[in-house]
Amino acid sequence: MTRLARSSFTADPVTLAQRLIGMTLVRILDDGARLAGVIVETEAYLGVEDKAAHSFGARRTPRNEAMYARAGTAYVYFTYGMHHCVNVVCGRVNEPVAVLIRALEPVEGLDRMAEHRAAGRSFSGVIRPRDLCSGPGKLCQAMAIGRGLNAEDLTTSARLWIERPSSRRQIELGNGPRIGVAYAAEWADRPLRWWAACSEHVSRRG
DNA sequence: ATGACGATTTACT
DNA sequence: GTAAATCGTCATA
Repeated sequence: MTRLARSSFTADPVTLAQRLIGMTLVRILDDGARLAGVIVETEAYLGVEDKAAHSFGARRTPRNEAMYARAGTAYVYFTYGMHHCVNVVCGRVNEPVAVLIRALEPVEGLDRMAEHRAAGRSFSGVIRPRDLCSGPGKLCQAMAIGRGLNAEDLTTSARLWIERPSSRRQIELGNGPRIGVAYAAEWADRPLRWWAACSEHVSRRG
C-alpha cells in the first residue's frame, strides 16, 4: 500500500471520483489506532457551474475555503446540525472542485468504528459492518473525521490519507445521479455519482 | 439580529 | 414510505 501523491489528485473531479473507488482511506486516531476502509462510493462536484456544489457561482466563504486549496486537500464540512462529510479537493488551485466520499467498506479498526457510531444514539446493540460506513455522515462518525481535519493535506498528514492497494482488480462501477441535491435544478439529475457495483457497503444502489 | 436551509441519518407509521 | 432531529452558516436587513 502506498500513499497517493499530489499528482494523483490534480485530475478533474469526474476522473478522480472514479479513480478513488477501490482506494483505501486511512485515519490514525490520537492514540495511534489505525482505521481504514476501501472507498466504494463517491460523487463529483464540478465547481462554479455546478448548482449542487458549495462553490457554485464562485461562492467563497470561511466554510468552503478549503475547496480553493491545492488538490489533495481535505474539505470537511458540518451539515444538518449533526453530521460531517469529507471531500477530496482536486483540479487546480483556485478551481473549487472536489469529490465527496460517500461510503467505505470498513477493513481495519471495526471495533473502534462501532464505538464511534454507537455514541449518541438511543439504540444500543451490535452494529453490523454494513451500517458502519455506508453513508457520508456515517463514515465520518465511524472514522472520527470532524472539523479538526478540515483543510488537512492528505499528501503529508499523519492523521488522514488515501492509499493505493498493491494489487487492485478491475472494479465494475455503477453510475447515477447524486444523492440529496434535488434543489440543484438541472444539475440534480446529472450522473455524477459512482459506486462499486459488487459492494454491499454503498449507501444506495441505482 | 434574524431566518431559512441543508452534499444526512434515524426512528417510526 | 414519511418525518423529526438539530445547529452552523450565510444572505438579508
